[in-house]
Amino acid sequence: MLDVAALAGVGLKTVSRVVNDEPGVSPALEAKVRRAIAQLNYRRDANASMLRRLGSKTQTIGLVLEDVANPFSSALHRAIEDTARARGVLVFAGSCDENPLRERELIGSFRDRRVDGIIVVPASEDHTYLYGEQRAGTALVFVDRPAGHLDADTVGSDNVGGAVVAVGHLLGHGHRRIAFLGDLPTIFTARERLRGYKEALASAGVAVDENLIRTGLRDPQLAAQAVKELLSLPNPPTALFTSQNFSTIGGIRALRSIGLERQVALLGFDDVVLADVLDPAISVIAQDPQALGRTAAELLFRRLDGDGSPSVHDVLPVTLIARGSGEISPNGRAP
Amino acid sequence: MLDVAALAGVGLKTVSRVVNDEPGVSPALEAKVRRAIAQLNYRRDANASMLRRLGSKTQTIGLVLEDVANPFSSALHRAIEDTARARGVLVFAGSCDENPLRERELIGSFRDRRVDGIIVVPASEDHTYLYGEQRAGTALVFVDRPAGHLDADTVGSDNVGGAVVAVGHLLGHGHRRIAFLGDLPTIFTARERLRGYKEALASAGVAVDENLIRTGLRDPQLAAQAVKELLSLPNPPTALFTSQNFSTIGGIRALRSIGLERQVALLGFDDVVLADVLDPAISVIAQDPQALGRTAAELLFRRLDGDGSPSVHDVLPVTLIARGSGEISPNGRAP
DNA sequence: ATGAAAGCGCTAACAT
DNA sequence: ATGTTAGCGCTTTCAT
Repeated sequence: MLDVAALAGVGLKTVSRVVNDEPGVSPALEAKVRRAIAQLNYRRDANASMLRRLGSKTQTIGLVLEDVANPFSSALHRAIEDTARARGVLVFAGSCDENPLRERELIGSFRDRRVDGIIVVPASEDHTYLYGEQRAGTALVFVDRPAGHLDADTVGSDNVGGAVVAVGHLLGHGHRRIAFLGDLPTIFTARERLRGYKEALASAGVAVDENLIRTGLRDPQLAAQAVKELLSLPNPPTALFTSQNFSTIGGIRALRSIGLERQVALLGFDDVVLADVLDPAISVIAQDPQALGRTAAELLFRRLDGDGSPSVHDVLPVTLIARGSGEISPNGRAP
Repeated sequence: MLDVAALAGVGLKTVSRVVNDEPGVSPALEAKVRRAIAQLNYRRDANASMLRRLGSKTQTIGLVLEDVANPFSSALHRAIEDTARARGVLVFAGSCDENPLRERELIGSFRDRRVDGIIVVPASEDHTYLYGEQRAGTALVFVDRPAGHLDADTVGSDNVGGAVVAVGHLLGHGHRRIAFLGDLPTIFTARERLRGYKEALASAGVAVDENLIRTGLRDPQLAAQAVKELLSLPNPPTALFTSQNFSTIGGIRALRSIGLERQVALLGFDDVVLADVLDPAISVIAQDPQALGRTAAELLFRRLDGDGSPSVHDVLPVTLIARGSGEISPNGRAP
């Protein structure tokens, strides 16, 4: 900036005024300064700028995802990016792979860079370590799962409701032996969906058979294996509620490999690419990751704009998409 | 940091030394300082730190993708994140949706934040605007597509080779009327794959029929429509080479909706989730986005470590995965 | 081994 | 309308 001032033959502050679109610069000088800026290919150092401009923002936010490469996370990421971009805010993103330690490390790095706010899909259960951060003015929004022991804004899907609808749908098609396939019980959404599953069975007067509940299925291979085991039980399930993406994919693979995809009903939580072209096409409870991300980002920015109202806990609805696989009846026939 | 010094009853520089693990601090003082740091929950401001430490790095890199939410981009992103994380480097990511203007804006924002390096999946054709940046010491790596009019490191897949293999495979199964479905011709990879398609036909002595070439298929709907049109030609193709993800998905949908998925061969460029469970399963030329990302990031960091050797242009191999759809013969029978 | 003073690139506050 | 000075949080340089 000093170079620009020298080349333009003006004072440092004049350059600063031009760069920041502050009033009080004559057109003549402004033109000179702009010419010098162009000639030197100058760009103001955002970090230095924000240093003196205390109490001001770095115009960056941090985003902690399970994995930037998984479709749910990346859809969330994109929606957040778009909302942030509209405000000239850049996004740091990181994956923590359900590792609480990594969550803390990431948030620590974000803090070192003085991000204005942080959006987290949390891996840990206890967020008291963020209390100071929050008090210091960093906006904090939790997505997909709630904060642990911390009063903070949260946006999530209606996991229990979605599971109730899913299982209710299968019950409505006559199923009584419905298996639950799910992720690690340490994950909030996995627990909630299991809760919905049990609630739906209970309200239909169907006893829960623990043999039909399989959790901890972190990848499609494990899920496929679990499905195969379930189907070789003496009294196998007639329907599968695959409560997460990997379970759904594993379930599909397993059913096809045994050739039972038309005999056993399958209903998944979360939509999957190409689910519509499979035969039978896959019925799902669809979340809306775009809406989750947008809502979370809007909430974050509202806080950054000074909204100090009590914390919000948004629950976004999910939708049942019936495509065929969830409408197979217990005798193995499509409706 | 001043607060920490005050609380610990030491000089500012002593705190700085402790924070930076510099030698020359007595264990007694160091303990005091560490206690004060813990008590105040202090974290050094990385931006301020890098300000004085001139010529030093911000430990951040920028990443310009087509869309953080598309599977190819996000796989790339993850591989880059992992490589960066191992070095304590944080990643800014942004989507430019094939918009050259947005590419420039993003890179401009990165520059404002003084990122150490930038990895780009370029949307524009002319990167001379980055010349100054590059000379100023910002490492620059292009992925998936080359730089335009700029001497810079590049990592990409073997697009021509992959297309030659794909079309050769279809020719080998007896096809002579092979359609090409592709993305916008403004996109480098789309052009390269078309070039491979034509080369393969030429070397087999098959004349190119321009009626069988459809480009500009930005989404599955457009691709599906194109396939339907192709199949209602008086002399329709017996095989489809869908040279990009969206084209493949659209092609699959179109074939199923007409009920021709067992009569018309389909071979896609880029793998798709669930391609293996479809019936017939989808044959593809698979790229390795993880390897692309890792290679690009390693190249970037090698440059940041001072490697000044001539620019590198890596071409990574692709693999044909035969699953069924690409092995249907012209008379519409599986082999 | 420790710290005071200067300065990184910039903006706030205060001149002129 | 323009420039000067101080200072943001930190590291460097140079004393002690």
